[in-house]
Amino acid sequence: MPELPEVETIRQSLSPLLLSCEVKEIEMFCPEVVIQYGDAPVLNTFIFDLRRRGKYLLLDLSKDRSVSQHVSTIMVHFRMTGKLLYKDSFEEAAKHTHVRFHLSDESGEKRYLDFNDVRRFGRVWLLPPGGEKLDPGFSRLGPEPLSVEWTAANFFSQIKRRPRSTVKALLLNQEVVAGVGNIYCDEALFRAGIHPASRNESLSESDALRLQEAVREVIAEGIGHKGTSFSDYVDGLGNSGHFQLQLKVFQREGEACHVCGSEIEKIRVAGRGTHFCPVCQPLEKKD
DNA sequence: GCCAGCCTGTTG
DNA sequence: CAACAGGCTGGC
Repeated sequence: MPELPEVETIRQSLSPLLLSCEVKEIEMFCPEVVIQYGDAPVLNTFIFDLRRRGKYLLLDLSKDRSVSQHVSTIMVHFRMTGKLLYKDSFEEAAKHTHVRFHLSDESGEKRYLDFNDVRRFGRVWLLPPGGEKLDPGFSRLGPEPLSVEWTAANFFSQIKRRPRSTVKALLLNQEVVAGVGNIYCDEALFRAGIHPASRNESLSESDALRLQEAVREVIAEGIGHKGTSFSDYVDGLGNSGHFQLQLKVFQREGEACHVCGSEIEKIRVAGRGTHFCPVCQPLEKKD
C-alpha cells in the first residue's frame, strides 16, 4: 500500500538506524521477489544513503564505511502490503518475510532488515549504481509532487495529453506525478472539489491549479502525520502513522461529509474503489 | 484506455 | 463462499 508519504516515513524511520551499517549476508526465503541486474556487490558493503523516488525506496551502498564510494543499490517497491522492518536483535523470520539482510552496525552489533510482503506483489532489486533506471516503472516516473519540477505548465500539458481519461486515472498515473496512490488521490480530489470521474478535458485552468495545490497539501500533510495506517502499513520500526484520522473521504462511505454533512459515496473509477462527496464534488459535464 | 492477473488475508 | 483490498504490468 505505501504511497509517497508512507515510503518517505519508512525512509526517515530507517535512516538513522541503517546509515553506516555493513551488509554481511542476504537470506532469500522467496527469491521470486528479488530482481538482480548485473553483478554489483552487496555483501561487505556499507549503507551510506537512503533515497526515495515516488513509491520506491533506495539504499545506496559503498565499498567503505568512511568514504562514500557508490558501488551498488538495494531498491524496494512495497506495492500493496510490502514492509521493511528493522530488528535490533535476532528473531525468527516471520511467515511472509521473503528477504532478510544481515547487518553489522558501527559497533559490530548484529542487526536485521526484513522485507515482508503477504501478497508477494512487492519487489527488491539489487542494482549497480544508476541501475534503477533499468526498471521501466522507475524510469518513467513523472516529477515529485513536492518539487519545483512539478510546474503548472507541466501538469497542464499532461492533462491535455489525456482529454478523455478521468481525473482519477490522471492522478494515479505515475508518469504524470510520482507517488500518488488511491488514498491521497481521493483526498486531493475532495479538497479541490472535483468529482473523480470528471474527464480531464472538462477541467478549467483554475481547477487544475487547485488540484495541483491539493495534491501537494495532502502529500505534505501525510508525511507530517507519518503516513496513513488503517490495515497494513507500519514504518521501519513497526510504528503506525496517524493520517487516517485526517481523512475526509477515503474509507468513509456512508459517513457525513465534514464540510456539508452529505453522505460520502463509494463508486468505482479507473478500476479502483473511489470515495467522494456528491455535493462538494459535483460532476461537471463539458464537451 | 480498461481490466484481468498477480497473491493472501479479511470481510460480508 | 464470493468479493474485495491501498499497485502495477501486459494484453487487448
